Amino acid sequence: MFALVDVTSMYASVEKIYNPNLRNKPVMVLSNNDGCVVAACPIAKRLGFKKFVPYFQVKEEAKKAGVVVCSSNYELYADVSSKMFSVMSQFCDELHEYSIDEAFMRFSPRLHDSEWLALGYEIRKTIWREVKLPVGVGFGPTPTLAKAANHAAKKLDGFRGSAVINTQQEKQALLPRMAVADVWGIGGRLEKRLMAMGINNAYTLSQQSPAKMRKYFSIVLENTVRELQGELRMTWDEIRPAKKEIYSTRSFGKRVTTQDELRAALATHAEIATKKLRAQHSLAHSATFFAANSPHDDSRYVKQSALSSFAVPTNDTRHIIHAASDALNKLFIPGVRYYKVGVGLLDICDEKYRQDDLFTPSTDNSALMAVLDSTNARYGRNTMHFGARGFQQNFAMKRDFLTKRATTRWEEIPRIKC
DNA sequence: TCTGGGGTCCTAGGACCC
DNA sequence: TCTGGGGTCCTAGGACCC
Repeated sequence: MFALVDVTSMYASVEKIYNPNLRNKPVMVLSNNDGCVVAACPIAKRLGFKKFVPYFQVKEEAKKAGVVVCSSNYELYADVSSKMFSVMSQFCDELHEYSIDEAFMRFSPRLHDSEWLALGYEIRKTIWREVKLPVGVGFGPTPTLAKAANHAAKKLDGFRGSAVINTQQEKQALLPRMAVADVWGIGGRLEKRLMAMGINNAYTLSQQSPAKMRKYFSIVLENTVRELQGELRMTWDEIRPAKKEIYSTRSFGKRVTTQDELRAALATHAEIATKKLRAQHSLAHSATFFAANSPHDDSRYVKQSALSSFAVPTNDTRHIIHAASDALNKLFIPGVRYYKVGVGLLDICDEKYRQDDLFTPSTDNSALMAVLDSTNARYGRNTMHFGARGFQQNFAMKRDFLTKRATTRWEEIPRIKC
């Protein structure tokens, strides 16, 4: 049996943990640079505020409605998230963290559906007691059904946070009440095409012939249909396979116009992406670097990119930073007001295929990179970093409504007056 | 003052090669 | 009258997720 646990409006809920004054107020959290709304608590949602809308478009409305607006406080969310995952792992055989606010659990015992349901309430209660986060729990014999049950647990009347979709009766009772776009893997475009074929809820989708879905759409949709029918298509390892591409990109807090700033930003992204690459024990054969101005600015949209290939695949940050430096000449155009840059590591393979170049001295720097990673893990992110990144970052993201980093900064730990 | 997220996978089609 | 293929690499952009 699988379960999917996720947090109700995670970012907004975390803000309410450390600022009790917010608990009965509508709260919204913004993305990087205070660009878009990325979380709205249930109270804000009821007032009509939605996710992924540019903030400046709803700014006035939010002010009028008394919505409290916060910038993203990632340090805090990541810390609370890891606490929650450690609580969750006590309940299951295996846990796969799927994103900052949700995880799949795998169970080997065979229980009755009523017992699963009760376990769901137990998990909810425990997470509330230990971390003060509201979660929904959904159980199913496949990850796609667990995800659907989670949707039912949170959205359908009468469930209050826990649901099971296992038997035929449960499928018949719950799937017809779920829109086809709410199925995991069905986005806006597929929804349109499916609706045109008369497939307008999760149950009708589950009744389709897998072969037909493969013929008209793709193997991805075929697997979704089979999983809705209860056939396991995604092995446990496939829920989170090694990534084939790793990107680090960010928009600047303000426009950037100098080559030095661009270089420093690229080096920063090279560090972040390469660290992720090492964390999944992989090497990259090539890397892409890009820089662009804003498509929303008046000037012509400019996006430059440069690809570097490595004779020997690497996860050495220095190799990526060197390549970034070479790419800079192609990326930088004087006069362009850069809005966004990024680094992508491509053509990724497992590090067990590491092979030295026959004609140059050993390129295995894994010991050096291990020291870098373990130092930063022990003494904090960025304790040790590359000079190419510069020592003064003028392009830090805009976070005008940042709350206190209550669990990760000594000077911002909450004080209780007696 | 000015404002529009970040990440991954997949594929069509252009450019280039012989 | 009818006539030029097949392969690889790269990029841009679509689609999906949170």
